[in-house]
Amino acid sequence: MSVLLSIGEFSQMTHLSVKALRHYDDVGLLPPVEVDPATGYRRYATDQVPVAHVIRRFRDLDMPLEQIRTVLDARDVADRDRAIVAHLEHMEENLERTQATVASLRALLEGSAAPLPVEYRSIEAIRAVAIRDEVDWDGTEAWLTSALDDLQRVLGGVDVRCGPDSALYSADYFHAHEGVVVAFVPIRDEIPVSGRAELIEIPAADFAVLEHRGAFSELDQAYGALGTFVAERVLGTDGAIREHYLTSVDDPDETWTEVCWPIRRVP
Amino acid sequence: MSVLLSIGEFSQMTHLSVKALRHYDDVGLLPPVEVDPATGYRRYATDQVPVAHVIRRFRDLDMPLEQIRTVLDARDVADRDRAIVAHLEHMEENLERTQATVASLRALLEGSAAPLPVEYRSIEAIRAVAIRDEVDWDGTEAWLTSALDDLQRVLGGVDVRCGPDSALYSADYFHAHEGVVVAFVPIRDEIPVSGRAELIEIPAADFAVLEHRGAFSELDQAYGALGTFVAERVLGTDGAIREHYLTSVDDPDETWTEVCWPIRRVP
DNA sequence: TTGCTCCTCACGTCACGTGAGGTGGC
DNA sequence: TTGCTCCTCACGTCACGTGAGGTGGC
Repeated sequence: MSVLLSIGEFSQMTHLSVKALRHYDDVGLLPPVEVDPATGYRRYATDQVPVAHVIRRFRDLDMPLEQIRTVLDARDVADRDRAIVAHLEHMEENLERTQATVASLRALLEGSAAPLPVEYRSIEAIRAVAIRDEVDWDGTEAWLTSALDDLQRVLGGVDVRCGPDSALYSADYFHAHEGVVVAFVPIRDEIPVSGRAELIEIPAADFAVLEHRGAFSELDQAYGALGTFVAERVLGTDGAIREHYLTSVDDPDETWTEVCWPIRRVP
Repeated sequence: MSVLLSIGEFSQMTHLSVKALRHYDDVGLLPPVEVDPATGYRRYATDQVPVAHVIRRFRDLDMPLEQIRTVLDARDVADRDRAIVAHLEHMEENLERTQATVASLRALLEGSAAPLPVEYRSIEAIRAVAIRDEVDWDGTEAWLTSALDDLQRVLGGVDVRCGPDSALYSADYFHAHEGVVVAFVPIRDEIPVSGRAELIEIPAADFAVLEHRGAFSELDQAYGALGTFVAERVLGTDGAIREHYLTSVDDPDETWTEVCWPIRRVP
């Protein structure tokens, strides 16, 4: 037995504003069980209250309305739960990132940054297995992980690798926060490729190089230092920026990134 | 010695998109040091890179541009640091709230909620010292704390209190997420008042009452249960919702909220 | 010289909030 | 009957993103 409620009563019981409730009706997220055809008055049922509570919590977590609807509409309960758990995990990652950002900001403002040591390097032309894609800024880390996994699978057990996991980033990728990225692994000999993977040749080039330890989101520090270094010495040139992802031999949990900024020529 | 950079170069060094940089120029948050009067080309200086890094981190924390500008413009470094620390503390509170919301959502979805025991209560007319204000939804907890503190100060050492810290919430407060809230403390005898405080008389009324333990943000559970209870029994009537804030005598850290939902008459 | 970078409008997006102006329900 | 609740537009907000259409720099 479910009793009918006016939008005002429903608002009090759910702690959602009347404007929000009308909006959720407009977009079909939480339509009232009944609308008076003459007056347009909305009538909600008491058993819609728990649904509204769930929506409110998802909104507190900034889940987009569209996604909330997908979650609520999932026919299969298992499907629904999977979607929810995925979002919760995503949120928890977000929490960690936020905490890291707070820490990073504190460090930045305390000005405790030591000047970073830039070095020059000439890199020979190399052959590589690669995966090339249009990548969105926020999806980069996930894309890169999956692409490098795929490449590792292509290599299989064959011992042809002759360099670390790497990637090339186009200028557009930085300017528009969406653009071509190429994940690659340098190889000694040609091997058969399949799926997304292809064989490419990367031309020789000179770089200013800086090693970065820490989170991806902190890489702007290295980029700022490198760009400044190169600009001050008028070494700038065109070409994609290259990153090498290195793992310590002693401790495989310790990883770092080498950022390689293309320059005219090593002075 | 600071070198000039094009917007594209600056974008790569700061990891801010070109569109974002133009926007930050438009709103005066991060204007380039130089704009070519003929072409409109923006030129940034290398020493603007660290500022951009700070802006990027604040944006990752969802600080509004206006507030970032205030922080960066603060003449006094102490002023600036105070503003930053305030925001960081705010963020850390947010983190905790988000974690609580995730937990709460999990509980809700697991449907582990036991039905909440509603009771009836007639409350006599009472005299009270009160503070009345238009309160915004998100500022409620802070406002309430400050108002109840003020009221405690008005009471001073005089032993006239005859009930717990309480508040009245208007319908508008729920419907529009902004409206009149009255914080009050019931008293036995009249006392002199000053400042925001006033003496009021609260008429007798009947209520459906439900006790809530836990966070403020979880109160919608109690409201949903009470509203449903009242609607099913057709007991609804007008009048502000009343909350009592109780503290355990044994453990002063343990607090809970009684939500009192006005009804016609105790059956 | 070519194409690449950069420019400025003008409009779109998302989740509501803000009035204006009006009608039904108790 | 009165005022209170509810209704529907239409537009605003915030921080950019999305083209369109065009010009300067190497």
